[in-house]
Amino acid sequence: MLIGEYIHTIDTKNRISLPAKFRKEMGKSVIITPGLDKCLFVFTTKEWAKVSKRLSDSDSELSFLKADKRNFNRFMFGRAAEVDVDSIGRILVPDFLKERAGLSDKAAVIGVEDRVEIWNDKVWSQYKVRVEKEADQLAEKLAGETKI
Amino acid sequence: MLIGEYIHTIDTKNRISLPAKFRKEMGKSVIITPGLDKCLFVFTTKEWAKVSKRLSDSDSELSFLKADKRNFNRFMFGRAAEVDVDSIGRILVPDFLKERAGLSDKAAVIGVEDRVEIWNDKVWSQYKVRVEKEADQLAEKLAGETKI
DNA sequence: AATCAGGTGGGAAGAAGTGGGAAATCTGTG
DNA sequence: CACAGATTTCCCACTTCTTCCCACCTGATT
Repeated sequence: MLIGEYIHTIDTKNRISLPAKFRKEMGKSVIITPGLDKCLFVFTTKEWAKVSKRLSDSDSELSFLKADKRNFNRFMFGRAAEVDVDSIGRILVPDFLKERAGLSDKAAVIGVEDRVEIWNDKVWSQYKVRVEKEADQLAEKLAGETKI
Repeated sequence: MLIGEYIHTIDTKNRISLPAKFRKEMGKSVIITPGLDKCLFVFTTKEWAKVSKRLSDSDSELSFLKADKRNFNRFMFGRAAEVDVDSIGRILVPDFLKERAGLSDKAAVIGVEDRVEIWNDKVWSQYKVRVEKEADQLAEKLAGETKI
């Protein structure tokens, strides 16, 4: 299972190291896609096969006849990239994905159960603050309800 | 599987490079047709065989009225072209298709699972913006139950 | 303090993308 | 029917980008 948070640099060649602890699980090549909240998702090829299968429901219809499906597939596949992991565990982030996630030189690499997420480090820390506040509020609310 | 986005140039002779990552799968010749949403579809000969079979099956899943179906098939078949991939991975875009897709010197080449799409690069980036909202919803779905 | 592992940086070889010229083919005309 | 001009096809060359490999740095461990 992939867990933990790491701050790594994206170098001038758009390379970023996968944390050493993730490498064994990630294998020799991975799939990067745009994810939720302006981050990027990194899947193992195995996990990707599952995800794409689950999402592109395999009815017998030609995949391009329905507009919804075209839009969906273009998003799923057109904006994904299969990238190799180099000999020392780095991956290359394609320009169009780097741009989409607003990545600069420092990025947060997060293990989330069965995938890895890559965030702009500032956006990530803001996100954490926000979630934490919400958690506090949620706790307050829960406490309030149980009062009396 | 064909995935990813590449910006390539269409030169003065109407040639465009297929991304290196697509070449193995694309083979020595491909079928290029007018696509839906102002782009062009490029199929492998194998994939095209499937598509054309589906389109010509009398009991196909197409729920079109007959006249509609005839028209659609004329659209797909009548303006399809088989083009060779040259020795270094380029294809020649027929003038009438180039014109139809509004292609100028820069084009986006998109891998969409089992086909390739060619877009005017500006139209493609506009399209991306337009579906971004939908895309976020799709990402929600993609994140699924593993969401933070 | 030395060693080791993880992370970062950069140079060089190779591949990919682009452009253009020469050969081959086609077209229309004398 | 031959020929000139135009168009297409094939091939080669240049340039840029990518990939591979090695070296260095930093921090942790023994």
